[in-house]
Amino acid sequence: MEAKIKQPQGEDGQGSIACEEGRTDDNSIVNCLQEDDLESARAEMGEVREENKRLKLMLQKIETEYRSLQMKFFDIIHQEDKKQNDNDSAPTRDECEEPELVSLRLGTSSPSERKKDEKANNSGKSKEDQKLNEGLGLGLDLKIHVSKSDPTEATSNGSPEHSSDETKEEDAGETWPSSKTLKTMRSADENEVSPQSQVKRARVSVRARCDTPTMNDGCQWRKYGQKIAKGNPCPRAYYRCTVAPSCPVRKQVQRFSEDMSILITTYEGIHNHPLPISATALASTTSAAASMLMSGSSISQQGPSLLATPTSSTNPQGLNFNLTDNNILGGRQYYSQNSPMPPFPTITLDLTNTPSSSLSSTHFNMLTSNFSSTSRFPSTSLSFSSSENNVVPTIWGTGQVNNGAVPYDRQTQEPYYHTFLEKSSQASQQALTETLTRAITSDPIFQSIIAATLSSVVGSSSVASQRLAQNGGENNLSHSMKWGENTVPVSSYPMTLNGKGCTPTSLDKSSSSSSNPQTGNVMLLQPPLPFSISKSHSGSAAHNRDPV
DNA sequence: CGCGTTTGACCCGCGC
DNA sequence: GCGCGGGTCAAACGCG
Repeated sequence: MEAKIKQPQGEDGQGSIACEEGRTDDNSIVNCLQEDDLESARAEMGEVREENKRLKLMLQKIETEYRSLQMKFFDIIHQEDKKQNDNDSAPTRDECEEPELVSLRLGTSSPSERKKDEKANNSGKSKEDQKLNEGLGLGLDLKIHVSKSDPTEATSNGSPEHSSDETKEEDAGETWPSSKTLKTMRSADENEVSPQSQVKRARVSVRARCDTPTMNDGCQWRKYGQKIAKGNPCPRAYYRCTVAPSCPVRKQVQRFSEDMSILITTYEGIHNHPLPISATALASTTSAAASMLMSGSSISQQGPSLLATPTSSTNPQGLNFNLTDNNILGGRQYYSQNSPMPPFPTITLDLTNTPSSSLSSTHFNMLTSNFSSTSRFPSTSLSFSSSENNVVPTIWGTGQVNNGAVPYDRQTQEPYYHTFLEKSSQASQQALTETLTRAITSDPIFQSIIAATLSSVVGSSSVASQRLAQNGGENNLSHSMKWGENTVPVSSYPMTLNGKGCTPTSLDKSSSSSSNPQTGNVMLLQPPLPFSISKSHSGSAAHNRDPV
């Protein structure tokens, strides 16, 4: 029994310990201390409840706003659709609303759940809780919806004003599928993955300090190749997801040639199987990033077309802001030194605390790439940087050994994971929540990016950007929520940057691939909670980013 | 013996 | 058409 009482001491260790000692010495002290404890616990619970309420309210607001935006968006789509398919037998609106595109969802994975959500959109309030639960507990599911209609319609709808050249390029590599790629996507669904798959070709590159051969992202990978890439002495390793035999997801792992402690992991494809909890964080993040990229790239290259925005409109829980590729900061992609530009649309999540990014300390640093004119594809870079190691935002990694070399055992991993979560996520989540909220609220650039994106998505730029402009620079979290209120649910962004990342320890392992199982410096801390917009930490969130 | 890694060969796309 | 480079395959190998 005592042991059980002792257990929570990780959280409020002092009280528990005190009671522990008191129990053996003096009963009155025990009572006193226990009452103290009880009271503080109650107070804490009260706080948590209040915060819960607030969050629910926020979520509610966000959703209503989202729905209205969605309606707007559909209207726009409908209008465009009418114009474009005036003479042809136009696809029905349903077909437009459920395009064969990428659906980014938080929490739900089964179609039935999806339907539930759709129903919930129209009705009730109970969904709030449902979504809360789902959103908090699960990862994001990236699904491809292939409409029954002729896929070529969607394609032709999407880029009506394009020259043939551009269209070719878009079809070949851009986000939205051509008829050809759709076919392959279909077959990929049924059998194997086609390399032509658009979704597969969208890539999410993650850059983080890590001294292990690969980042521990919770998935099970099997190495299938290694190559020396030009311009980088470090070999690039190719991994395939082996959680499911037919899973199309692959990743490339390579060390950054300029800083060997930085590991660059590029994910490609979408898991076609339920993910281990420990993998959902990264999966959802990369999916979200890919989705962002897709939406953004479509916007940038095609203009706000039909194809540009399904991701941001059809999924109530998805990641709902897109990035335009127009450079705001002109960040330079790390890989550009090795190859002119990535041949695929790539989004980069920079989780390193590189000197350049340390300029902004715990600043949610958003970079976009320099692709514009030279690349067929946009590459977007998100940089989550911090100069404080303990705040290095990380989305992956369980502490346990679990790379491709180690068989994954879900049943044994999850308890470990949860235990680990309990212990570490709360503290780190707080810090990172602060970091992110601070970053968002204090970074006008980021806000302007979102504003620009929103405006391109919704088409009513003025409102969104104005609102953002109004809120820009304010550190009040409730203000930051207004973005979502007015435009998109930022809170649904699944990037959880909680916890410790790869410790930037010295790189004592060879950069070449090693058969050693990784020791797991990257810690996966929790499933992809949506952007935590916790108000209770607003005090520290008031810190502006440190200039150093 | 099974599973995962290694590594040279091969394929394919792209640029010249 | 040719060469280059990225990506993948698959036999060989190593490890538990």
